[in-house]
Amino acid sequence: MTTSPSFVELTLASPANETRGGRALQKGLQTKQLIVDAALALATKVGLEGLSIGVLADSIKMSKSGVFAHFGSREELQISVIREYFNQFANEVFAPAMDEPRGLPRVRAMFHNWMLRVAVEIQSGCIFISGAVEFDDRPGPVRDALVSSTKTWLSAFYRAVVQAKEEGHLNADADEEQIAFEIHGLILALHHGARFLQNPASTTLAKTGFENIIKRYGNPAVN
Amino acid sequence: MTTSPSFVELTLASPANETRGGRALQKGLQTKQLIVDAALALATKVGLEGLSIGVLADSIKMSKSGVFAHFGSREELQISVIREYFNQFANEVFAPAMDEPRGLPRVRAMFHNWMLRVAVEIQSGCIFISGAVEFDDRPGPVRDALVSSTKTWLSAFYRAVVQAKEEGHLNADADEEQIAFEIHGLILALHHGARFLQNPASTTLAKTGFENIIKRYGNPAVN
DNA sequence: GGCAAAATAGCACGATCGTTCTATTTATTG
DNA sequence: CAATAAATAGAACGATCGTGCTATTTTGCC
Repeated sequence: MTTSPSFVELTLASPANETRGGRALQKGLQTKQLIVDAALALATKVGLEGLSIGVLADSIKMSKSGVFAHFGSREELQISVIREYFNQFANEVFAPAMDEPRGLPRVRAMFHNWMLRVAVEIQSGCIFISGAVEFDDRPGPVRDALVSSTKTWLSAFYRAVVQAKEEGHLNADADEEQIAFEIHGLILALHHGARFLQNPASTTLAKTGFENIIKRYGNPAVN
Repeated sequence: MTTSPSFVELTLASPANETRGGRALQKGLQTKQLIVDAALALATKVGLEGLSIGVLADSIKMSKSGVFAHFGSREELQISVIREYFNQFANEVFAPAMDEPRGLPRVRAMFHNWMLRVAVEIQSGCIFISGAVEFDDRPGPVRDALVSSTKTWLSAFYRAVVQAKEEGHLNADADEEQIAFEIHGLILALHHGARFLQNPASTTLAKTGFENIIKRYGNPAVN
């Protein structure tokens, strides 16, 4: 597991957006945000590869070239979508979990929020998961952005597991990398089961899988 | 877990190909097989959605319309590719495992072959996995073919787990559906880790994950 | 070897794609 | 309010897509 900068640090690591120096939002930046939001919504349905500038422009009643001008290339649009999703992920999965105490409670919260984000809030896939499959054989900046985002989050989760062991919530023989890998597998199986196979039992299966892992490695006195 | 016909029964359930009544192969059927092979190779790289008739035709030095005539539509080509992959999967993952004795040995063989198919034989993704992501939001006959193939295999694997419990290789409290779900998660995490993150430890992590599950549910006397 | 049928090629179609260029509208500033 | 810059629209480009139609070639059979 490679080390990487803090998850929160990266959260706003995109080129200065939103406000600049407290000055009011410029029109262009507002509509750019609006475009990215619509693009993300579209990408969760048709994938990053299926994302088309024409369809996107229609969906927000803009001209194709008007949309295009904000990014300069389709790749840059795709990367902007990845950044946006990353930020949402950080805000909705990572950040709330940081309010929980270090150790097992925080790991639990992360897993719980992760599940919600990936499958329960039905009708919107995870572009980290779909993107991983679309770009596992296509080198380039889009793949790089996806890999970097994914690794950042997986590292954050991994660190939470390490802390759980440090806090004595997991036994000394617990292999943190192994635990993170198995839990990631549960998330992927949930995504597959809920979205593709449409098996309503998937959520329960994933939760039970998580508890099984905790039971196996957990300190009974704490768990 | 829904019941479904035997995995082997379905293996050759496509419209009569190969030979007909022992007569020699017709030219058309040979080249059709050649096309499907090339299409599968292409689809494992660019996905079922990325599969283009023009590129496919070039890759085998045929005309676009010559290729097209064998299928009548792109969807039919995609479905043929799924059928071909299903057959290969049956021959290389399922069939060899059936030579192992019922119970845990067969489950082990299935998992082992599954791992090989999905990630170890590098440079060729699993179109069941990539297709699941591409088509989880696109209803239609291609999605149906993918779901049906996937469910058939997952059911076959599930049955092998049930048999392992029947044979006393797994404890009475073992939940077969839960076990199948968790092992499927390991395969998905392996695919993700090996192909997307390019983490060389993925194979070991998946194997260890499998052993962890067997240890938890396994009858120590047999395992 | 000639004949019917199957297989393949060639060409054109409408549609959509990302992108470029230029004109026009809107926003921001002095 | 005028001047300047930013934002957006419009039209057109070459490329590629799936598909249909019509010739031409190849195959299988008597």
